[in-house]
Formats: sequence, C-alpha cells, structure tokens
Amino acid sequence: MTTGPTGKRLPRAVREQQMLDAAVAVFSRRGFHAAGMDEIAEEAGISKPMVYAYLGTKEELFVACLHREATRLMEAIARVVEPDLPPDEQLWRGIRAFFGFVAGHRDGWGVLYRQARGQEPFAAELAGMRRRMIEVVAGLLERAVTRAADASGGTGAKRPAPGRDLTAMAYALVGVAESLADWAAEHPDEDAEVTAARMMNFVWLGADARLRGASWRPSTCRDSPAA
Amino acid sequence: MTTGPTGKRLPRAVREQQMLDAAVAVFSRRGFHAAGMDEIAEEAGISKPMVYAYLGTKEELFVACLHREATRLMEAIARVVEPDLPPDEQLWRGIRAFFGFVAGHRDGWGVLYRQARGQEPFAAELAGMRRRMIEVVAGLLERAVTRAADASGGTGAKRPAPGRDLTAMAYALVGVAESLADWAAEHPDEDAEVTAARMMNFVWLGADARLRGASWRPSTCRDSPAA
DNA sequence: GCGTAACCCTACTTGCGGGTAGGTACGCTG
DNA sequence: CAGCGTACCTACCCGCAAGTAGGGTTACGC
Repeated sequence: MTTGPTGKRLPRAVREQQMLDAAVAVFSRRGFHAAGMDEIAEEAGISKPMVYAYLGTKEELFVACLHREATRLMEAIARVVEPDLPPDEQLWRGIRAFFGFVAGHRDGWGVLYRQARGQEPFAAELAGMRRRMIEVVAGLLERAVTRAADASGGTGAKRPAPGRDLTAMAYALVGVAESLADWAAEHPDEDAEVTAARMMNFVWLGADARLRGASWRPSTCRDSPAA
Repeated sequence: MTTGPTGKRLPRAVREQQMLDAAVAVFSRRGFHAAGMDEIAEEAGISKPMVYAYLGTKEELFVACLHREATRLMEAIARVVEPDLPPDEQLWRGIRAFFGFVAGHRDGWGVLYRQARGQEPFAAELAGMRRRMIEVVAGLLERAVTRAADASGGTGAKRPAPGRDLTAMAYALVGVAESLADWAAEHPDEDAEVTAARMMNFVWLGADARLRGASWRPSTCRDSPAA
C-alpha cells in the first residue's frame, strides 16, 4: 500500500504512472527476475490484470520504467546545459545535474540502470540511451578542443583526433560519473554538490590538459614478465 | 560439444574446470536467467546431475564462475605491479594488465561482471572484489600523494585528504577502466595496449595534477534555474 | 579378479510465476 | 433512468526449467 489505496476509479493516465512508480520501486529492491507481477500490482494498489492491460508484458513494463527514468535524467541534464557556455562550465552543470538526479531518484537509478546492462532484452534499449549521452559528451569535448586550438595558435601537435580518441574520452567521462554515482549511493551523507565537485576536479584537470595536446609518456622500460 | 566430448571418465578436478568454462560461456551469451542448466551441461559435454553434484545450485555455480574469473583478473594485475616502482608506472602496468585480461577473456568479463551488479544474490560477492580493487588503487594514490608532497616542500594547501577524496578518486579510476572496457568490447579492432594508453593519458594528467594540489574553480555564477 | 568408490546417465517431479478468461461495479451521456 | 464503455476484480491455467531419484558402468587398489 505504498501508493496508498485510492479506493476509487482513476483515469488511465494516472494509474499508469502509479504502476510505473510501483514497478520502479519493486524492480529496484528485488531485481528484475525476483520481482513478481503480483507484488508490483499490490504495491500499486491494483490487481495484476490491470498491469497487463495497461503496460503489457513484464519485459515491456520494465522497458517502460527504464524509458521513463532515462528520459527524466536526460531532461534534467538538458535543462541545465546551455550550448553557448564555455565547455568546462557546461560540463560542470551537466555533472551537477546528474548527481542531483541520482541523489533524488535512488531506486530509479540504482537498479534499473544497473539491472539493464547485461540483461539481454534491455541491453539494447539501455545502450541507446547511453550512446546518446556519450555522443553529447563527445560533442562537448570536440567543441572544447577546437576552442583550445583557436585560443593558442594551432600547433596541431598530437592533440586527440576527433574520432576515436574523443569518443573513448567520452566513455571514460561517463564511466567516472557512473562509478561515482555508486560511491555516492554508499555514502548517503555526502552532498551531491560535493560529489560533483570531486568529479570535476578529477576530470577536468586531465581532460583540459589532454585536449590541449599534453600526454603521458610510457616512461622507461617495456616490461612484460611472461603472459 | 564445445569442450569436445571426451567420451571418457575424467577426474573431478578436470571436469569441474570444464563445467566452469562451459558455464562462463553460456552465462555470458544468455545471461544468468536465460541460461539453462541443461544447456550448460551439454556445453560441458556432460549431463545435468553432474553439474549439481560438483558445483551445486545454479546460483552457486554462477558465484563459482564469478569467483574464478575475478581471481584470475586480480592475479593478472598483481603479477605485474611491483610496489617499489613510481606510482604512474604502477598504474600504467596495472591498466595494461587489466585491458589485456579483458581482451583475452571477453566472456569472462563481459557478462559475468555486468550481470553480477544489481542481481541481488551476487551483488555482495562482486562488491567484495570491487572493494579490494578500489582499496588497492586508493593505496596507490595515497603513496603517490605523499611522494608528491615530499618532492615539493610541503605547502600543504588543499591537496586531497587521505580519506574520502582518495577513495572517491579510486572509484573514478575504476569507473574509467570499466567503461573503457565496454568501449573496447565494441571496437575489437582496437589493441588493448592502445586502450590502456588512452586511459593513462586521460587519467594520469588529471590525477597527477590533482594529487599535487591543483583544482578546478567553480568559475562564475551559481546557477540553478528551478528544480 | 573382485569389491568398492567414484563417475555418469535417463527419466521424472514440482512449484513458481507469467499470463489470461470471463465477469462485476461504477460513472458518464442522453 | 437506460445503456454503454471503461476501470477493475477473482480465479484459474500451464509451461518451463530447477532440482532429484535411482540405477548402470568403469577404473583402481589389493
């Protein structure tokens, strides 16, 4: 009775949201497989066939949850990033929005996202979202690199090339965000703002330097003590 | 018949390894839930009750797989990192070993690892491994920071403190590695060595600067256009 | 060569949970 | 107040895969 037994008849749109809320909660604490449709129905204060009538199959339901949460996340970020700001400012805002969202939607994130990777039916869906995210970040990086080039008369040395390098870097950035989201989940006392700052500190110093053409040298020896 | 129908009777230790190989393969391509014990048994060239006799329940079997692969990974890294080397060299070696392992054990990594997160029964097991990994990295960072302090007469400004900051950074590092492992999985043509170099470039420039006390300033405005 | 213990199989049971058939109550429109 | 559509329910089905019973066969020690 989490959503509360409204007792009364509700229009479809409302019930659907309630069901999604319930589903997110249950999937989150049980995992996709262990979650039961009955349990979800009960949590939504409704009975099973309703769920099937409105949201379809268990898989479809999960995808619906995933979709809703992902969209919300994207929007939360998009709402804050204005494309004319300097790259670091954009990144900073994006990151803040991200951790803010994650802090606010513990279960929405926690398991939906974690769950979806690897679980074949959903991997695709999730990968799409992730890809969009990464493309956005990669675009940001690209603008940052051209900007840096303009600023300091272009000695186009071994600055990262637009293609592979930047996408890889975008992956890395997203990876940092995801991992720090986990860290934040384990330390609920930490403020989202602080986590965001931590990430920015770690990430921007390196990214900025790298985008300007700096790099790390493999130092001395080529080691390889057997395989 | 992947492992090949040996036809003959084999000592327990051998069969167990064959079963684990088969299980890793099947779990990897189907996911935990969709994988069937029959299928695993068939892949191992053996029949189901054997699997139960030797490795127990499906869950236990999965944990066994996870455990074996994780141990191998840890060992592959530990084998290469010598604690007396300079921090960046250690990191570099560790990262190389990591991506090398992942490239070699595509399925061992791919799904076992991805699968385990979120799936309640295994989350704990996996979290343990991850934690050990992170502690190692955090330790590395800590030695790096004291080292940096010694080198440049300690103007102990706002260098990251031993506790929270470093652990968070370790999380970030591990996150980068995981995420780039995904990227590498999607681009099989990329050499592990190259991916490792990419990561090092991205990560060390930032980490090094940060460990020396550099930081990023929140720039100008405190934005927040509503929630 | 013979017992015994470890390997290994075919064939079954079982229960859980996704999915559905069919019927009831409520409210809105005329 | 007749009638209709939509929200909603109870009660059931049934397939699938995890897990097991019980029996056969090969190797190895003595």
